[in-house]
Amino acid sequence: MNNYSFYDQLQTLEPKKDEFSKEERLKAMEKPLLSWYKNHARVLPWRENPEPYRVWISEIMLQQTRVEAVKPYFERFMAALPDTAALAAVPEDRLFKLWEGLGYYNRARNLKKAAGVVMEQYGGVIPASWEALKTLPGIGSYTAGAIASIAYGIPVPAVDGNVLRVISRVTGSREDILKQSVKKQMEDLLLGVMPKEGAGSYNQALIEIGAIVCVPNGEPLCGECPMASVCVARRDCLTKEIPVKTPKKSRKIEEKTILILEWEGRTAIRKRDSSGLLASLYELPGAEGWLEDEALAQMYRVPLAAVRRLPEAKHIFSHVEWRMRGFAVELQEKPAGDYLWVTPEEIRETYSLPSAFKAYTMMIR
DNA sequence: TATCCGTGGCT
DNA sequence: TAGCCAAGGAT
Repeated sequence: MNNYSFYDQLQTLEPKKDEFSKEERLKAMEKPLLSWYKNHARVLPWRENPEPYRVWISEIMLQQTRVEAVKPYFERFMAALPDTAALAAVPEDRLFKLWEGLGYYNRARNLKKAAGVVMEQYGGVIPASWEALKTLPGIGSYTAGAIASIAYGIPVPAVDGNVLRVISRVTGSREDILKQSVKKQMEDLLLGVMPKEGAGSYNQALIEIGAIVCVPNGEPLCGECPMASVCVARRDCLTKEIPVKTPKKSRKIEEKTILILEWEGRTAIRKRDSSGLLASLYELPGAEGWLEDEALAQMYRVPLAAVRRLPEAKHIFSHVEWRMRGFAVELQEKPAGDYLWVTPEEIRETYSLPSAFKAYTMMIR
């Protein structure tokens, strides 16, 4: 006769309770991780010579942006503005031109602000402390940790999306990694276990393995992972479930009319508002909603034949989607309004028009 | 805590 | 195609 109840048997079928603490798992994977990084680290422009200014610029550019996209911008930026003094002194429009197409333009604005603070309050030397870095505009917890550890060897964590994913999987954490509280816990955890020497390599190794092996989209390459033997997600087949992320809010759709106003061989652009979406960048004039050619002809006092319909275009931001209809208008008189009348060459070389308008800016002649 | 802030590549 | 996502920070 069987002395075990059904529930006792069920107990034995449940996954074995984790016998290691998170700290123990992280300590166990440290050496294999560092060894892997030594052999697999990508050669990247900002790694060749990790001086503070270069690390700072690269880390800001890399925020929410792919390595391949950053590379050409980084080289051009360093050539144009080789040090903090040059950055602090650059005119805003020139700075935006260097940043054009990278997105999140507040990063560029904050970069210049922070450079001013470094010049005035730190004698031009980027501070070698996590706390001081964290106070600079555009530098948050992650970036302060990255600069402090990579440029100065200070043993502080640099927890980004990669690290959140990697550590969640290794430790089997089902916490929502989009919550700030979870990120803070992760930082505390890593601060306690990370090595005091070689903090820069340790942080970059975690990031690198997240980018190359423990990838977010599709199956992670566990067969190539030096941490596979200690990874809970790997052991329990949870790589699809971990990391947990709350679903994002759906995008708002906005209808817009975009205009190419032509007058005496030039085209009108104007500066956008200094706050909100694409703040302080230049744009083609236009209007909310979809206008008709008759309305435009009337508005600009031209015959209907002077209004040409352009193809429709769509641009998707993270939280808004523009559905655009475009018209070219051959003007007969100069309209009132705060316009700059420019040539294609000037747009190319001087004024920063974000990618959202690309479908129409490329039609300017 | 939730929302805003770009862009382009991948699936 | 449409959705997902990236070396986040500010408010």
